[in-house]
Amino acid sequence: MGRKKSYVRADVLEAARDLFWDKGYEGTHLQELVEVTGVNRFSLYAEFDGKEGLFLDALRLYRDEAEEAYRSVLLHEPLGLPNVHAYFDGIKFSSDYAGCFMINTLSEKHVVTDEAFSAAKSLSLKVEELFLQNLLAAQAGGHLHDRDATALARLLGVVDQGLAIRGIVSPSNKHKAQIVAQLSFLLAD
Amino acid sequence: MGRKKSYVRADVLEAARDLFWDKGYEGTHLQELVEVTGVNRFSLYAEFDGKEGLFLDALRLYRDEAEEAYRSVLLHEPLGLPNVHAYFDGIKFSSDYAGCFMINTLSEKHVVTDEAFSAAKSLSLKVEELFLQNLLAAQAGGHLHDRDATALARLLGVVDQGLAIRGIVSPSNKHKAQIVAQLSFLLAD
DNA sequence: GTTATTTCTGAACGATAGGTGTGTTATATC
DNA sequence: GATATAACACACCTATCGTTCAGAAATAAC
Repeated sequence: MGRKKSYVRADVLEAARDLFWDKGYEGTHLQELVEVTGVNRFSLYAEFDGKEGLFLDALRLYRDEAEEAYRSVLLHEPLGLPNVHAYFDGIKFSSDYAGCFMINTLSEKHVVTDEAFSAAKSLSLKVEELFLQNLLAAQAGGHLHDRDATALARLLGVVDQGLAIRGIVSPSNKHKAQIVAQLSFLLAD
Repeated sequence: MGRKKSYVRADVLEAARDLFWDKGYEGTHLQELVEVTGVNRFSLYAEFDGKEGLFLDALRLYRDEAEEAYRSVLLHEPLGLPNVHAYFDGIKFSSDYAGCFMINTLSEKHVVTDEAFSAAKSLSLKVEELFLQNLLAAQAGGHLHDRDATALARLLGVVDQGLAIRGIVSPSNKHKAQIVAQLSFLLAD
């Protein structure tokens, strides 16, 4: 019994995520969240736990979706270098690309809660691990002989994060293609 | 004639830069700037042009100093691959590393003024250009045969930016050393 | 010392921040 | 339809935001 909610929690979270993604935690004001989500301040407070809680939930939504996107490419069987190339080839910048929400949050380290910062960190580490699995599979297949797979996986993670930054500066998919093409020299046997 | 200023402009700018660097534009409040610089609100307004002007000046200070640091390594004669390796080998993370102020500002794209965003962008492009000069010199010396030097320079810029992000997540200089060691495979002939 | 000029101090400005209380409206159960 | 319950709308709270003003303090020229 009681009145029905006039919003769908998942939709609200998506809208909030997009706004936080664009403007960051401090740069996003509750009034804007009300306008974007169509949900009143009070209801936002009741459903989530204020601005902090909403931010954290939005961040986790992004993280979970992003992680799933990474997994769908980087856990494709059989594991190996083609997965790595497929991942980097698959990156696409839109003209209004706002960077990676996780990275934006890492930049706001001293502004967001520790919980939010940790959530943002976790994706970075997960991605490195996914790269590593493919590199180890490649080595098992006779490639990348005597290479430090862990360090290489971390470098790939670094490149991934760097691409997200460069996409803000210049969301050129042509440049991106030329850049990731250079990775074949890094991953040659 | 008139009263003397009780502060040194350059010192104020340094303190402001450090705070903005840590907290970002929106995350930094005027009251904190007053406390950190030791200069009253009114004087901050008279000397700079409000929060926006102070941010822009602090950003340009960082950019100019950073650019000089890049140039001192990457324009070392003779140009070539050793400069590139020297640059990446020379990166050091402190335990409280707050990332690169320029990158943090790029992440705040939709929060800062266009002028500030442009200033942040300019460093990225300059760094790519410096890498390129060294790669072209290497090619002139018979290295990196038939490689796309422009794309490779951009990749090195991407790695540089990615390292700055990774430094926030894990300011481990040991990891960093292992990661940049992998670059020798990318820059092999 | 007097005066003109500049900076500094501290308070106050209006606006808006995030957060909350109150009463109204809608729904589910009986 | 009556009633209990949950979510709604809207106004209001205090705190603080960036900004500014009026007067005190300090300095340089005369």
